[in-house]
Amino acid sequence: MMTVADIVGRIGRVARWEPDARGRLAEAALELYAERGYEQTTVADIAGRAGLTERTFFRHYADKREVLFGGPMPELVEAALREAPAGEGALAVGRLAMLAAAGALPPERRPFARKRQAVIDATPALQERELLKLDSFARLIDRALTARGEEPAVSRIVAETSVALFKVAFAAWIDGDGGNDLTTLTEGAFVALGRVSAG
Amino acid sequence: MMTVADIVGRIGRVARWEPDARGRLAEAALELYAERGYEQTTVADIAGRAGLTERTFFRHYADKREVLFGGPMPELVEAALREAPAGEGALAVGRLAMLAAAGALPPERRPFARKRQAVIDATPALQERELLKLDSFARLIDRALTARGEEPAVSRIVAETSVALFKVAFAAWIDGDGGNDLTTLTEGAFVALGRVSAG
DNA sequence: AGCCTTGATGTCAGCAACTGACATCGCTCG
DNA sequence: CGAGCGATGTCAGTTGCTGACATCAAGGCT
Repeated sequence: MMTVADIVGRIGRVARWEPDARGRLAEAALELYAERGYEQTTVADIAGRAGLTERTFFRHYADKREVLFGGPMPELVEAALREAPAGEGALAVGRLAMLAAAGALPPERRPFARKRQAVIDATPALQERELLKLDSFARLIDRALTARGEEPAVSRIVAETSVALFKVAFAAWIDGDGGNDLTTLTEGAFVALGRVSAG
Repeated sequence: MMTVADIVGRIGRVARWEPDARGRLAEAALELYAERGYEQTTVADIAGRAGLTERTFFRHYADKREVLFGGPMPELVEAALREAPAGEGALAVGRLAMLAAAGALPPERRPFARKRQAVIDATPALQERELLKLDSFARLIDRALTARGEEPAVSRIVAETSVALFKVAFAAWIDGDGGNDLTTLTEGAFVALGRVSAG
């Protein structure tokens, strides 16, 4: 195969490999998972469509699930927690963290997110991974709040609750008509918590 | 091998197989996971310690993780949701469901639960499965609340929040000194939510 | 210019999780 | 007493995933 040279050749600068192997793998994986289902897709299939080998897939992603979870959300959450103003209360900090997460998914990413979510919703193995990622946000929030001097009990409740609300907002964003962006829905979930826990 | 006949022989009634293969597998698995770690344990190891073969393991449990999650909690949650009094508010129903879950773990099971949790906490693959099980509770609550006529938005928030609070209570039960039972801690988490979301 | 290190990739062998197909054989029921 | 059932065993095969080693263009060093 000389596809690399073929394609890049006419541009002038010859790169040794086609660029963005990671991205190509992620794209190929989502397509294949959507076309034939996660279990009916083999890692070799994905690598093949991306013009790579199975071994290379595992150099970029730890396993067959991880390829759908490569986004920048964790970094955004960490940054928000790092930069949260000192005066804020615990729940407000959790809210800021989740709003930062929501920032990773602007309206234009909704088509992609919906396709991806359809695959995840059809695949328990992928749901597990998604839940673990979300849970890791709770751990980040918990750690940050404890570091801020919050009581451990408050820390944990706020951390878990914040993520729970983000999950609700995200589901509403995916299921809705696109009229509200994820940030707005996330704020709404935090507001609604007050009503629910009061009523 | 004639161990079955050997052991059971002296009792009189000869059963064809040693009883409770499922339970033996679960026990063997927890022991081995605790001794050498989840990844260092092979399914053949587990089956061997239980006096069975690998193939039989997979007839009792769908995969290597599931063997730690065979408890009756889902049934208890379903029953609680089925029998929740008609007058109760949404959050109260979620609370009842989680209290039912707590009922599966009386104080005398705490040593077992702690050992099991230590294994889970050391193993991301098992954390994923645990989170999926908990998430399934949220889905049960959501469905029950919607069937009761709650608004979908309220339903989802209450479902996710209830499970979030149970997670907090469970962690406190495992980490604490055993002075409070899980039911009490679960009630406490629901009470604390009011304080946190107000303050 | 010529060499050398580097880094992304390829190749290959191997283990372990899981599955389908078929065999075994006490027990139970008619 | 024979037939069928059901839990288990045996075996072969696919696939996820890993370690060890090879390749080879790019970029820096002399």
